[in-house]
Amino acid sequence: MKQESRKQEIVNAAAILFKEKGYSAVTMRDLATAMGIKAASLYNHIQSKQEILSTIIIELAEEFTSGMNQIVSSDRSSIQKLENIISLHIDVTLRNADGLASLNNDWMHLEEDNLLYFEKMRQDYEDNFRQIVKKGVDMNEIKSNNIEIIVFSTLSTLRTLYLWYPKQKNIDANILKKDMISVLLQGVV
Amino acid sequence: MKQESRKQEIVNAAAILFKEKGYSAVTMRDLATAMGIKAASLYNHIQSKQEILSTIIIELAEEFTSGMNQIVSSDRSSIQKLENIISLHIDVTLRNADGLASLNNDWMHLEEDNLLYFEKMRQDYEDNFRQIVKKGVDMNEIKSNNIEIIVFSTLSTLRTLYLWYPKQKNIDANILKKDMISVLLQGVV
DNA sequence: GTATAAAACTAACAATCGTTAGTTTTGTTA
DNA sequence: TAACAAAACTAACGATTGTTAGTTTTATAC
Repeated sequence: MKQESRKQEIVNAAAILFKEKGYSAVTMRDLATAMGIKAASLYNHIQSKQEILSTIIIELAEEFTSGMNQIVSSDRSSIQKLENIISLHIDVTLRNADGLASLNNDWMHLEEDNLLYFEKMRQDYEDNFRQIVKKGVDMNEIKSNNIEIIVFSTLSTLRTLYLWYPKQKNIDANILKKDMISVLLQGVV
Repeated sequence: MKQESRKQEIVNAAAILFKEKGYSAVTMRDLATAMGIKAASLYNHIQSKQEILSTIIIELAEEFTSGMNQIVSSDRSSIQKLENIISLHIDVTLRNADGLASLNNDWMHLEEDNLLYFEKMRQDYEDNFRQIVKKGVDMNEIKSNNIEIIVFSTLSTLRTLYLWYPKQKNIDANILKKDMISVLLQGVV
């Protein structure tokens, strides 16, 4: 449908602006200017500013949830599962780095049902991640330093990829995955 | 001075609100309500909303800059310098986790001189960090995976500490430092 | 070329924003 | 208790916010 594509253009433009200044600081007039139209014209394609935000965030969150569910239900080793998670984050980041800024920084501006839905997905994601690490420790695949710190540090890095990746030039996804796995799992010393 | 202390109360309350919703989404009336007074009364103690933000951010940025300068000019090994940087981040985070949310997420709402000043401090900080890693690779103290990825992943984790630390209960700073050094430098496998 | 739908426009709304001016209350010191 | 300063208040301002209503332009199909 044509309206779908025009809506997507608006959502994409919004994601870029949200990344630069955050959801609350971007006005509908800012967004309209970026699209080359007037603010009121946006409402031929979207229902509200809030709808733009939830479109950006929920879609990405479901992508992560779906990817994580596949990894969890696979019969790979814990280390391989962690590698798959790293790969998942890189894939999503390459595809939609702008949107990830909103997911990371503006999720709290979601309203009601979408906020609850997002928070549940994020909680489940972290729980799955933690369980994989825990299993890895039990199986002696992972050094049992501090599980919480491993989960936190790995997830912090993966969640910040959206900021770092666009600054790298011509970086190959597969090389990036290898290097990231090496640094995050084998360490630097 | 008494006014100084009342101003600091306002700044501290603002930091908590900024952490929850971001600078742009927090109104002066929100802040006044949190302080138990009316919005106009805030202006007996502060000059503007912007002044609150710059007070929070610039002070923290200068703390990091000062700490980094000391580490750079010390004659320790690269690994020891990295350990000192980890320690610096943990110290600052324990002292002012709320303010770090603004530093990480709302620095772009600084105006003019303060924005330029902040951006320079951040750039210098990253450059110093990168130089330390580079030296470590040259001296064979650090595996030469990908220097940029090492800088990025380590800094990502340290910058996200402000979100993670408050959720941990009764965590000892020194144990945290040891564990963090272990995970970030020795890896998890 | 006329009809229809998509997508832009102008104009304006009620609400809320940061902030100011002027006034009153509170607390301290002589 | 008189004097003074600190810190609160009420009331309001001009600007900006997201959004709506109604209208006009643009593109597509017959």
